[in-house]
Amino acid sequence: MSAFQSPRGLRDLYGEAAAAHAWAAERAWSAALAAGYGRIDLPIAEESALFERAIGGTSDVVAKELYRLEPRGDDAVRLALRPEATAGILRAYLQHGMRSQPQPVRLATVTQLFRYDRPQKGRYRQFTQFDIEAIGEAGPGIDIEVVELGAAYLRDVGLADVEVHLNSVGCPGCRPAYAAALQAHFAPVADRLGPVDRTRLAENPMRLLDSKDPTAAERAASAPILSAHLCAPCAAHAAAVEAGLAAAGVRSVAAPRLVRGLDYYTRTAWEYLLPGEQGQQGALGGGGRYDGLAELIGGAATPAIGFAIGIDRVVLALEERGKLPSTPAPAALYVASIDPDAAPARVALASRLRTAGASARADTGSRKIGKQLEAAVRDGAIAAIIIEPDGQLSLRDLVAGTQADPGPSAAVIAAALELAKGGDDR
RNA sequence: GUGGCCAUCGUUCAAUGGUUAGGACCGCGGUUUGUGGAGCCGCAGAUGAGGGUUCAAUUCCCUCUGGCCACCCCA
Repeated sequence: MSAFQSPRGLRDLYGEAAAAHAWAAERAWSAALAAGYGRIDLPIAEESALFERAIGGTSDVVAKELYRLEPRGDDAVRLALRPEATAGILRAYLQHGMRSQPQPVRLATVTQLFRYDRPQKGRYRQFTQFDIEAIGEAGPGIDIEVVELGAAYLRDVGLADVEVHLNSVGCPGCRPAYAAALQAHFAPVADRLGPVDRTRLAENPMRLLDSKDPTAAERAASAPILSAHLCAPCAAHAAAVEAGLAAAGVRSVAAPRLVRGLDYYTRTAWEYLLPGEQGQQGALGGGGRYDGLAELIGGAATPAIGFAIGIDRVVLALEERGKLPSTPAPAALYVASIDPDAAPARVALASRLRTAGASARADTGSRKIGKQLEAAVRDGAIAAIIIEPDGQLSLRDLVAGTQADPGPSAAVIAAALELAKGGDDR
């Protein structure tokens, strides 16, 4: 064994896991592209201040989990590995003047993110998210589109029973009044709360709503509900989104106590949850509207909405349900030869087959023909092309176990290509 | 960041305070000279790292590293 192992929370993906992740990412890209979302590839690091400003300096993601890079040489600013994609996408939107494009601007990415967190199943320090953002439109129509897109993606990959938990977290206009109402509600039990919850009570009382502390949870059950405190425009927006989703065939569950962890959300907020799953594996993704974020990072006021879905968790959920798709390799040809030492000729012939459009590989060792054929079968090849001592070729169908008489190379290659082509349909 | 459980070949399981840590699967090779999946035979391959206790540690203790669970957070 090597003296090195992969660092904590950072893992290798290979074999079936790698194929499954690539497949889930592929489905994400095509879902996004089909809906008119353009691909955006962001740098892996941004100015730390972007995240600090956007996500909020007191959030765990920034306060504890940000990978800050050591400054070097002529770096004018401090950099950090991106812990999420939204801030970078909005930064790019502003930087490149995308407000001069037709609005909303629809952007999508599938990308690696980094958070210094304590690893667990379904929670890694490097993870992959499918992220979609629609920037520049304030009305509820785009909310419906974005929520539906995520649900449709999850249904497409085989997680049709995912629940959409939907809430509105209001706006800077109506949230303060609600926060005050919450503080009043929790005040009687304040001295029985833990230190963490007491801090929340003072600074961000909405977080108390999903506290696990028994006292807080019991009190939260009777807490005032945000939807009753929304201002008229927020209430109208929320109602329109809810009705629109129902009309679009997306079943959503009202989740009045749903509070998302990133501070920049306004109005529509939702999560994609797997019913029956405990812990973090059940949360496949979530999203929200963030109408104030553009201003927060120094741009013109720009409404926007987006979601992030964890590819790692999608794969995990499929794995646990035994629903990982098989990703069959294309029908391949395997080049063998009677002469154990004819590897160079085998490699050359395989190359010729590939040039002709087939999937082909050669046996590169110096082993007897029997071993070569055995390797071909384990390799999953559909047929073997055997180089005869006289230079002629034989085509052996490894599935049927039949073999034609040796013939001139051009004819046998043509037959092999035909066989491989048909093999894709088997 | 808090609490807890865990760590033996690539994988999955054994065993032990004292000779060469064992099996299965996988891999590689052989099975009498040019044809695959079975069988048989063989080969390779591990006690995560570092300390300590002991005549002797893979086994007991500590630290580190990594995994997992709950909390936290979130995807």
